[in-house]
Amino acid sequence: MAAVRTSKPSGAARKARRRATARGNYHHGDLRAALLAAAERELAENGVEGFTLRGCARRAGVSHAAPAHHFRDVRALLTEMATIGFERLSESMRAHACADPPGSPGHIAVIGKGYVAFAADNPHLFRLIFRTGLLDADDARYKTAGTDAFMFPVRAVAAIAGCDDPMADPALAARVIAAWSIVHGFSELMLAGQFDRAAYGGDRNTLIGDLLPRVVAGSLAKPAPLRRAAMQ
Amino acid sequence: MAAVRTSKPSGAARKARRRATARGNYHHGDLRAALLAAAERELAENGVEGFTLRGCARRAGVSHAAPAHHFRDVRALLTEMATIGFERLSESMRAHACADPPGSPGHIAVIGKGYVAFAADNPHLFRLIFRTGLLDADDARYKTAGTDAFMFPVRAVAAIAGCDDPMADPALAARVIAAWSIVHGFSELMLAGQFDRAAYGGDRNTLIGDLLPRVVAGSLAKPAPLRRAAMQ
DNA sequence: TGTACATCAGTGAACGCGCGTTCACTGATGTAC
DNA sequence: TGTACATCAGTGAACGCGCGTTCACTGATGTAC
Repeated sequence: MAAVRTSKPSGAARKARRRATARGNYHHGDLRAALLAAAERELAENGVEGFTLRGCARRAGVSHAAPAHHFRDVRALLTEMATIGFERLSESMRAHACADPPGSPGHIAVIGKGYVAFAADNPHLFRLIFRTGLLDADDARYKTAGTDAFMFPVRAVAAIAGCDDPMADPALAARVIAAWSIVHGFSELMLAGQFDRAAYGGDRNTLIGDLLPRVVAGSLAKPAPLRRAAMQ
Repeated sequence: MAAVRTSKPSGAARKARRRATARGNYHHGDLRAALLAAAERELAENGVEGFTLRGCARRAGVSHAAPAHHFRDVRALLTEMATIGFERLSESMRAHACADPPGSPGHIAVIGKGYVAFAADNPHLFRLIFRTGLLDADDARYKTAGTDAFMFPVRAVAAIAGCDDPMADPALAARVIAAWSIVHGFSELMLAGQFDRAAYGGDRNTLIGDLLPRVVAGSLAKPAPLRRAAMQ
């Protein structure tokens, strides 16, 4: 898991940190970034249930009153974490997208793999993103990060369908929503341990890679009844 | 929203309640059922974040120590609620399933509609079901209720494919998982308010009804590139 | 280069809160005789 | 039918906990002159 990036890892802050370390550390130097990194560990280890501001401060090695200088309240810190989560989700999709060029049927599948991979690697962060009840859902940066992530399936469908704005076309919009739904649902059910019960031993990449292109670009012909023999 | 059913709404309990009401109410008469009903209101109004045992006791009109006689701890109460949630999810799928006979391609779609309808009508209860971190995930009744719900898509695919155990066939199992994923993901994203951002104005029944049969029973031919003109 | 001073970013004590759980208790109920 | 008694299902006080937040403070930093 990569370290949390600060929004502005300024050179000045790094310089201050070096000074602080050299001279003793009454002033931390870059506590904001340290708190975000601590919050990520807190989230990964305790889940969102056990997430506390005091715990983050402890992990960062400062008094529990210190975070108030950097985050208005615990909600603001969680919203920042969720924003970072959305950004990382986008990064994961972008990184996987290279495997298959836009416009090819496989493109949507590799984006989906990037989505599921992020969820698998960052379970608590992934779930936090969608816990809007705990966040400042109207925060501008959070909203932007969410929309940026949503644009991945939108652009993929646009490239396949050869149009600019798939969301303007009800049938194409349904494909976008369906693609998002299937990877999201798969991720959530996986994290909730539901596939243990389901005794589903299949490889997630096979499922996403095989079925997702069909959901997005599959034939519009009326589906024929499916017989077992036809599957093999 | 239907009232929470007790596991054993015995006649004796109802009789005791009547007596208690008539004579004063030191003894409640059927506090277990009343606590479950209170827990449902607590959940619906406060969400799982704001759910407390004391709050349930207040809603039921008893002291906060009273629930201990009926539920070992708050986890046990939540697990009971989640079990009831799974049972209601099954009921919703069963109720919708009548609209289209098993084996027909539309059968899986109406089951999916039942799934999404339950989530839309019971948002907090729906989300609780999958918050395994808050529950006794090994509780026998909880596990049974979950497996019962899972059997709905399994049976639907079995009927369409004409085999007994689709989960034994990797390709069919993938269809089951995909069907579950798409309705689950759609439900979660809907409840998280993500479709506001997506500006998706489409009707959920259209999406599920049109695409879900395709996911489950759609052609296995290599999907052709999708052009906008082809969609209309 | 030194110095005075404003500002910044920490500290630690304290506040009030509501929680889950425990405990001794007591009133109500049910039953054996 | 009456009575003694065990059991059940409540009460209310109390405990300890950790939380978020506030506050006056202070040490460190940066800058104007």
